[in-house]
Amino acid sequence: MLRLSKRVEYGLMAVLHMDQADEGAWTTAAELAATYQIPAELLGKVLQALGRAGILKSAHGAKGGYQLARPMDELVLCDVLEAIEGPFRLVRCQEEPHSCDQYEVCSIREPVLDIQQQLLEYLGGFELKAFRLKKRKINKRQENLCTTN
Amino acid sequence: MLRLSKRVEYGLMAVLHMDQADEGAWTTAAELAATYQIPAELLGKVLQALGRAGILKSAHGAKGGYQLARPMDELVLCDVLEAIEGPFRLVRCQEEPHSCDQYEVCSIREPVLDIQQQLLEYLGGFELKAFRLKKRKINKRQENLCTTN
DNA sequence: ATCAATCCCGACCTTTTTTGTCCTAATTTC
DNA sequence: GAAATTAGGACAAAAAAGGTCGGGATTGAT
Repeated sequence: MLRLSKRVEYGLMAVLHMDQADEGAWTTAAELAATYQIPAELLGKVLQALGRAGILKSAHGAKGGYQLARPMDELVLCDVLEAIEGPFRLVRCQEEPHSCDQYEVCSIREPVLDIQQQLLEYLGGFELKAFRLKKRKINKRQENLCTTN
Repeated sequence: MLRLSKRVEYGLMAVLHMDQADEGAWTTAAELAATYQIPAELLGKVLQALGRAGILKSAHGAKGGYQLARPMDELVLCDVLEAIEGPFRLVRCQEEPHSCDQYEVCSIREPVLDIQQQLLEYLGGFELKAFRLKKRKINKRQENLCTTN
């Protein structure tokens, strides 16, 4: 269905939240869960995945929590996506050929892989800093209106 | 998981097959199912969906079957995708706001919708005729090699 | 040293989605 | 009328996603 998973949504909210937190502050999973009404254990796993991927730093113990390992400006949608769901694949046959009953007779594998490749590059263009800017978006709309007129 | 569904894969194979069939010939679901080892009833539904979307024409009865309603050159990936799965949506909250527990506190809705919009336009650029051309793809690879060197 | 807050992570359950099957029409050709 | 075919509803099975639970490890505070 080509839909963003809840886990990716949670991850995006978390990253955005930490971007807007005070410099050097630690955000806890519980705090995020409460703020965004996300099941805490599930959010925990998402944050762990982001940690393993090097997007977040984590600190154990009381006064611990998470913070961005790098500024959000250096992140793109795809980073969060792949951190949480693993490598982006439009089809499964790439890694598990025998999981597909049509593998031997498939007529679309190559072109689809081609598309996957292009899409992956395109996804690399969505910068997370765009999630920050509400004002610029309004400007953008006005620009669009102008070009449409 | 952002993966193409089996049904879309089947739809693509079917369209490609009919593109390569003789002009005006009718292809039956059973024939396609046998050729590509696809469960016949399921393929049937996919073809029906493509029919409803105006991508295929169908003919009942013996000697019936399916054929392209328009040349494949005029089709893009997105046409098949949306014919089979309905409108492309990265998130569900657009059509069913109350299906999302985070709706009221969501911090990413607008930017995600923005991305969805861009992605949709980008998907409109994948022409199905690219599925036909194996030779051009080889040339393309060589070009890439040249520019990389 | 203990305790509470916190991250880590595996096991598991539940719900939703996807995939596949079955069966019964309706339509067309012969 | 019989055979081949599309149309489509109902449902079962499998897979994926979403969510819960519980135990362990680490850290800071008392």
